[in-house]
Amino acid sequence: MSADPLSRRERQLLDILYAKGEASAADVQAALPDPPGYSAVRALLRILEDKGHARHEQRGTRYVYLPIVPRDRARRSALTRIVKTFFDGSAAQAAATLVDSGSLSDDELKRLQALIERARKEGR
Amino acid sequence: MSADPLSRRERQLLDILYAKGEASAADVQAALPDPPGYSAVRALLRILEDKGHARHEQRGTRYVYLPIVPRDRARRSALTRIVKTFFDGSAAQAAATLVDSGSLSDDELKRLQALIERARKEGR
DNA sequence: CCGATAGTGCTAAATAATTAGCATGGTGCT
DNA sequence: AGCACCATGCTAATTATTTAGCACTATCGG
Repeated sequence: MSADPLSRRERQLLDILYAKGEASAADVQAALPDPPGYSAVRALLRILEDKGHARHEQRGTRYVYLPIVPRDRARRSALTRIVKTFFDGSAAQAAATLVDSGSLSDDELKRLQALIERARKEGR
Repeated sequence: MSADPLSRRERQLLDILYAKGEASAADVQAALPDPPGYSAVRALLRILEDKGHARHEQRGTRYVYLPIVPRDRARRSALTRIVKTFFDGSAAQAAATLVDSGSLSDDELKRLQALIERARKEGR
């Protein structure tokens, strides 16, 4: 399925949909760095629909757009891509970089430890 | 500096440079999914240079292209982007997803534990 | 030394993306 | 009902990307 290459703007818009979960055309426009006109945004959204990356629901009088590929799956494939291009395919390296980023609270670190513990047990 | 938006192909080429470390025009072409003509590739590479994302070294008779932003930095900003758009800004979540991906060996998990241990100590 | 090969720069054509504008239809308020 | 508002669909123009082609230079082997 969809191995189609998104244009720059399309990617940008889709990312906003993922970041927000769902968004109206106006929301998307507001979230864009130097935002184009309103109808430009709408046109792009329609293209995303055509390509099968988004869909819309009628919410009252307006449309609200949502990604089609579930966030969870999109997450994984985004990570996979990064791991491949920047970490020679080593997920471990990537994880280490995240831990090293210093943005994790002690609590989060603790929970991560527990998770690893579990992974190690299952893994054997 | 460079907050310029790369086009689809440009991103693609730059990613290849990051994945390979360095590459000649021919290498890049070979690594591309449905590769365009050779001179198209060269033109793109020249554009990447203009925009300040790549540079070249003369290696014998041919050019070899390299990314300008060091891989380490590119890594982090790539991760940051993913974390923001797919994980609500939570690096911990992202790390957890990596660990859960099941692609880490026991050895890698062990080392990750040690790293977290250290992070926790420093963090206080 | 000379031809063949493999690289480069540049320019211009073709294709794709991005944008704005206009026409239309529904909703709600007075 | 009639008006103002806000949304949409579509189309066409502008602008950017992507591509191929040609002219030129250096290198290598016979």
